[in-house]
Amino acid sequence: MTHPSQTAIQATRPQRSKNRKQQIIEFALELLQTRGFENFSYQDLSLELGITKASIHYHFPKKEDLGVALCAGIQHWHQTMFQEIMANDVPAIEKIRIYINGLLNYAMGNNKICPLSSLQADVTSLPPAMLPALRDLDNHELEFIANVLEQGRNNGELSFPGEAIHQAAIVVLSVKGALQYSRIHGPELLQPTLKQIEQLLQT
Amino acid sequence: MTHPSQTAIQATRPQRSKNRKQQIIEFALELLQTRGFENFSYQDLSLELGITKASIHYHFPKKEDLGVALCAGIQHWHQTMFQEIMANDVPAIEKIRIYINGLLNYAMGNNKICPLSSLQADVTSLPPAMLPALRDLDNHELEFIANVLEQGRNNGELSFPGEAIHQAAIVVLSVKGALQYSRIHGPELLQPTLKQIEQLLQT
DNA sequence: GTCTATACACCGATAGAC
DNA sequence: GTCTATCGGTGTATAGAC
Repeated sequence: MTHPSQTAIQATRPQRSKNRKQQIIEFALELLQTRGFENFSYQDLSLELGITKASIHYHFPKKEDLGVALCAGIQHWHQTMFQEIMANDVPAIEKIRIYINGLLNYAMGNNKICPLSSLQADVTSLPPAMLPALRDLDNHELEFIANVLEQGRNNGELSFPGEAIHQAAIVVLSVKGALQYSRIHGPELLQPTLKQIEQLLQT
Repeated sequence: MTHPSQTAIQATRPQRSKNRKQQIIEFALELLQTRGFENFSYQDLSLELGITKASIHYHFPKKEDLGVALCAGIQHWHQTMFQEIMANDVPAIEKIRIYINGLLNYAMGNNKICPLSSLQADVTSLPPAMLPALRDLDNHELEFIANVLEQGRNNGELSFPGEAIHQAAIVVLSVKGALQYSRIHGPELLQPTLKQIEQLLQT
């Protein structure tokens, strides 16, 4: 006699080990945003997740392997955010707001900044294997925002001087900079500065 | 019989040890800008300067002491730059250009960024004794630029919406962000983005 | 997949001679 | 002021048992 119910229970039981890799990535992403890639260790991860350093080395033999996986995790976040922006048929300024809020939500917990800002700051110490992924992430983000701005200006919804890619750089860099700034100086300047960025697109 | 000439020679001889402290600060500032405070060591300094780690500990017993001295060095740079700006009776947009060029010159050597951006990125790992100095430096810089912008708008030389302090945040954070970005992606986007920032002040 | 145990390099920091 | 020598702690990484 077989016991199909057991099989079902097995299948729906929380499979802790199967998602270990993802658990590691998620907590490492948080540490990347709060402390930077060179300032967290396998020990930090092992203490949080309740397994030993050696176990983490099983999933990511070298820290550079973890670093590349973190870049892939950031890419996944980007994809989700960009798809959400393109899915909604809203004015261009609203698309920019969704982008800004997506960034804010991703760094909402205390003392977090944009993961790409964090990687950029440490770039001279990073394992070289991470650099191509980092470059691609930066490029894609900037070009996506530039496209939104350019289409908005063509629609007559937005107004700004110069080329869209340079205006996109100002938007992206200002938002991330304001996030990093608010970690030290508190949130007072954050919201009004973000509003100011929006205003510059409508003058 | 005395030997006054010897005394004179002694006084004009290059006093290597007397300036050691300053030598350390200057090279440490470079390492701060290229690698970040937590990613350079007393060993890095000792190899460059040709003295041992212990000797550096004589000048700066703890690394936090060196960190505080680095903040003072940054303040000195700020003072010089801000005085140069105020000394010249030039249009407000020209004062902004002097600020931007001052920042660029200070980070001209390869792979350097603004030292304050570097400290901000590492803020959760820094010795707490450095934080007040870091906050003051950030505040003073932002308020100085806000003053330049506000006076320029009152003069009719500049035109921008909203409050000067929020526009100043966009200017300062964009410039530093563009500097950090160009370290990874090359200089192509740097100059046109800086021009774009200037254009936004004259619309 | 997770563990214990360990290797080796580097870190900040101190003691004491010169 | 600079040195040699050393300490305790932590970093990444690996070997091998279970």
